[in-house]
Amino acid sequence: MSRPTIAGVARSAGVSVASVSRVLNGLPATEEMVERVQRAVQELGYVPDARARSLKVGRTFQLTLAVADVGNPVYVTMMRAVEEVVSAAGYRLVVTTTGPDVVDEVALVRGMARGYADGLVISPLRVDEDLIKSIRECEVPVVVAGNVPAKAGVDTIRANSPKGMLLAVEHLVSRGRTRIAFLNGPADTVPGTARAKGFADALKAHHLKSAGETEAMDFTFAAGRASGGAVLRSKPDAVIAANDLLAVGLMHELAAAGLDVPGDVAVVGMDDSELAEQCFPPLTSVNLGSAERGRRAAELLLARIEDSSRTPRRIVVQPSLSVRRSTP
Amino acid sequence: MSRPTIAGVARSAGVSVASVSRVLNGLPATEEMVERVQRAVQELGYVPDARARSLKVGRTFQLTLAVADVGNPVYVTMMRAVEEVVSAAGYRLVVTTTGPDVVDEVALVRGMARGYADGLVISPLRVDEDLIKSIRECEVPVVVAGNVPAKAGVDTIRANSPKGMLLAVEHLVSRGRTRIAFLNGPADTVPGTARAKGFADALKAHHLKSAGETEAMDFTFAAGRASGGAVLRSKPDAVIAANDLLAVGLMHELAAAGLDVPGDVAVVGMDDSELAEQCFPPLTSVNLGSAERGRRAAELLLARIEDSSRTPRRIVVQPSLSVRRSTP
DNA sequence: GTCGGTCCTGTAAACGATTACAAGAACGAT
DNA sequence: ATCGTTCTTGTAATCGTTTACAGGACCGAC
Repeated sequence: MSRPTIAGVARSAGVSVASVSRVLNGLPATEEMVERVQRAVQELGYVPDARARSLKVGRTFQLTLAVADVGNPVYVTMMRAVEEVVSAAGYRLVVTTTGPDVVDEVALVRGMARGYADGLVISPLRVDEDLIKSIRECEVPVVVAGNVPAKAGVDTIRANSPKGMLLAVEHLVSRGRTRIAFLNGPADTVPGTARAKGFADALKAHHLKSAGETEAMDFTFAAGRASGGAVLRSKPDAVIAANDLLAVGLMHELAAAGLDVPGDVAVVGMDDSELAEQCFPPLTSVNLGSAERGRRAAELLLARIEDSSRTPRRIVVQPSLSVRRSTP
Repeated sequence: MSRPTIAGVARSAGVSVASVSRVLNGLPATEEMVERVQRAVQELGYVPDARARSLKVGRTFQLTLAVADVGNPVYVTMMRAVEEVVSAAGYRLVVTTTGPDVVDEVALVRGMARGYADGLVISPLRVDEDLIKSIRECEVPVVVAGNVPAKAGVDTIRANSPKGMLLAVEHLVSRGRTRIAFLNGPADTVPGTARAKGFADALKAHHLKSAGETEAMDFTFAAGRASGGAVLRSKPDAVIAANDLLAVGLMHELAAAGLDVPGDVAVVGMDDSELAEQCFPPLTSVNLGSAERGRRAAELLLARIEDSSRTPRRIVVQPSLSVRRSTP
């Protein structure tokens, strides 16, 4: 006893398949027709087949979210926001991990041509010409959550890390700190380069010299710990980390070295993830709006699916600073 | 200029559509045939349509993972593990949030009949007869990550919380703590009931009396903080929390109350999430194997898709204790 | 030379829905 | 009574694949 099809419903209701389809899709029909079809549907437990429907209407009602690592808290926040918007709009969410390589990202974007989803939100860790080309040529709408050149002509949504850096530096300066160091993740990534530049500019704006810059192997807690020694070498009185995981990793090293946070060294993270609130001492962190970015990326994608001819938008989410006890 | 179809490729290669399909699926064909088809595919940039393929072969090469909240770290760990296994097997992962209500879970399971995915891993927060019935009747294979009765006749994979509780209590007792309190999440959830029972049994096994049990509103950090006062009322010298988020929330309250961890109060969490390592002091936590559960759930599902007649397995993942500095 | 068997390829029928089009019913206006 | 309009319903084509089946080529064996 396999699943009933629309033909079975039609037979059981004594009407045509077209009528069944129409009733199911809310097109005009007589009271009696609706009644008969619904009864047959009930009786047989009919559920329309998504595969057949997709083929015919050319849409799957699925959207893809591609991130480098589903475990990173900042992506988790984004994902949760995207999922919320997307499912409220009646779409399902396909989550894909691209890994850190740009070639995998390109393969993913190209693969969208298979039509298994109606759109893509991608947050690329690394960007090159190939990727931009593949995005521009992609068969389905793409929204980039991250930094790609305007000439790519694609909807983008990104954080304003320079501004965020400025907030962090301003805050530290206002608290009397002047020997500010920077703990970055890999500099060859999109956020890595953006934040390095932002840090340099922010210091310049305050006529300060950098108290040292360290490049961690990765944007992870473990990498943050591993870099602790290098960061401390220059005896900073404050450290800004490129994300919360690095900041927390560093704080563990500071504690191990017998240094007080914020007494001896103030620490500022970025992303304002839940970890910032949960760690100890709670971490002052630059909120780069990851939830908002996720939400708006999803909205942008839905809007473009509705109207593919609208001119590409480039949205920048403004940062704010969540001050907690890791700074004086 | 819309996407080329298999018919276009066939025309361009001067062969039949069947031959193109065969070459693409690696069925036997002459050298020359393969050559011609591949050239045409290259030339036109042909990519097969997943929707049409799904309809014909009756499989989508997608699997669904349903959890209550994609933001909860324990689900994130599971999801990452599931994603890894699933994508290695050539499947895509659809992630769905069910919310805390069992009716939504039932609706989800029923909805699988639409055939948009070939299988489902569900981790239900609450279980009732309806849910079990819907799972048993589901059109596609289902693996439950959680606790459902054996009579449901479905593949399950679950943690052994009683054993985990025993590990936690043993550890605390061996460190000389005897006034052990328990901070639970909502008791009407699957993990909530399991852990409450586990705690009671573990104490009994050590001939101890409970130093108080508190039920937090939710399995969250905020709920853990909010319950801090209630937990302390009975002056315990150790607290076991039903998950890491609750434990960390509690630790913040302890710090605010001027109590030292582990000096005054030892704290043990459950799940051994990354947060346990990252918080301060690092949290002793019962590893309930969420990554392994995710991995094995995915493997179980893939195996059942291969062979739908195999007898249902019920796998229990054994816990271990990660001792860190929140206990003496 | 004929017959079988083995390969390879092509034709056409699915898969299960949606939808353009046509046909029929009902109705009011003339 | 006839015609035209509107509204509802049914027939059949279609989406882009896969695959059962049949036809033809080729080969070796008798």
